[in-house]
Amino acid sequence: MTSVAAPELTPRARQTRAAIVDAALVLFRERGYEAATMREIASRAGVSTGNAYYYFSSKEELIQEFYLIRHAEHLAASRAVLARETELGARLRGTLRALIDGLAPYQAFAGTFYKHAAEPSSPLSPFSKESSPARDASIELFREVTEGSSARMSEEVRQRLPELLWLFSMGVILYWVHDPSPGSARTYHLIDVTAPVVARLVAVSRLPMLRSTVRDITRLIDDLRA
Amino acid sequence: MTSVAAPELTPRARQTRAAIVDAALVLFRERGYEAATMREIASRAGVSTGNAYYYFSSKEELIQEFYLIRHAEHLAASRAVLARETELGARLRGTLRALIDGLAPYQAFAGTFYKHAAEPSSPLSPFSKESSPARDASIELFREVTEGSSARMSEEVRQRLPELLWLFSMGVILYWVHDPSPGSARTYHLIDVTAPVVARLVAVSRLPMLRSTVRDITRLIDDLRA
DNA sequence: GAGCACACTTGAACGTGTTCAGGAAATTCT
DNA sequence: AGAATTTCCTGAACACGTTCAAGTGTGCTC
Repeated sequence: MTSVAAPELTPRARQTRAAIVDAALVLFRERGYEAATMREIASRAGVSTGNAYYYFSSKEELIQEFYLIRHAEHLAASRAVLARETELGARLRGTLRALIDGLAPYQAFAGTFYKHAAEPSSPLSPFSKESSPARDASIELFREVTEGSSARMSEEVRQRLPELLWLFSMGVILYWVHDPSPGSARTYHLIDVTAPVVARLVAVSRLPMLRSTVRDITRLIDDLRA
Repeated sequence: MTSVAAPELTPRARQTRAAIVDAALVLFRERGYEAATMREIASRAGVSTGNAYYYFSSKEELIQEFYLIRHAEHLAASRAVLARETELGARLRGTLRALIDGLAPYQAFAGTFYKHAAEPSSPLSPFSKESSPARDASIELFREVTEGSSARMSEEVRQRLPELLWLFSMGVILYWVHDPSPGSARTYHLIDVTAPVVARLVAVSRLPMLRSTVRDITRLIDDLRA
């Protein structure tokens, strides 16, 4: 578990930064977000409390780091499925299952993480136009899910699908956060049921009969995002 | 602006409680949630800091009170539309517009409020089965939206519709929270566009052709809620 | 290599939400 | 009415996230 992005920093500083991130993630996992204090994170990283704030302007910013690392691991975990499957439904299903697989150790307190996504100020907000590295990277993965598939779709659908799939994945996470079933069985079931439906919808969107409907919907989406 | 529910308390205590709630809501509106400190809330209410915690076990619990009062005012504001309109789409549209109307003074920091709804521990959580007075009361309003309408629907739809409409209203609020357009124009547009669509879907759900589809969907919903 | 600029680091201090041992006031009991 | 009990109230104290004035080190310039 190491830091992902670390621009223009002296080697020593980079190492310090990484130590803080590592300590934070370990403590997050061990104790949860709230119970992991900045004092202990800094202490475990072998630096002063104030120093942690030199690298991260707030405790919440450490969550961004969590997202980035989670994404890197999610990406790696998705490789196998994306290399194997060509059918859109299977690719989506595999990617989402990998997402939940990786989040498992954090379920107890993932709510504390992902509730921030609902805030307008958060760069993870589904509606804000401002981008965050974590969000963009995640959408990029769903672009690969889309592009690498054998599914045929119109250009207007192809353009919007990755972001829609990402939005859908956020919904899955929201559901998972609240899922008390053992092993998150219900969430996996939700994925298994809905992934093929999404693929079917995409396939159906090519029907000439639905041309105007699809246009209406895409217009609505663009409208709401504008 | 007065407190709503206040069970088995001595008159004096009830008054104290109400004073705290009033002070809290005023400060929330004036400064936002974070900037309104418990010390100042208590001070304005004319009680000690600690005393506020006798009535509310946390600052977050004051938000519940906010929900209740907002609901009472929303209910009152919806009366007119619900008395006038019989068509489901119009009833839903009017109710949702009233909801956003009433929230207007709080938009600046409503995100801080409603992000809690995404947490599993929150009683407002859309997925948890545990009920909160605020949530139940709100669903009850959407039951009135449903029952008082001229729309015909199957029993299985009628039973589930109020909660679905409530869930939809939460989605509208989520959108509104992120809506930067002047006067929340975009949110109102969303309401105007989607309300008739919902009504149409309900109407269409009676078609024999869609019987099995509707059953599939209701089964999925029940499944996910179980 | 002396001085300098700047990146990095420190820990005490601030204001916050929350707790708690204890005190005051009301209510009930005898 | 007086005692006992419960309800209500207090303010100091705690741990937390965060800030900041002041330090330390590192590399660069001349």
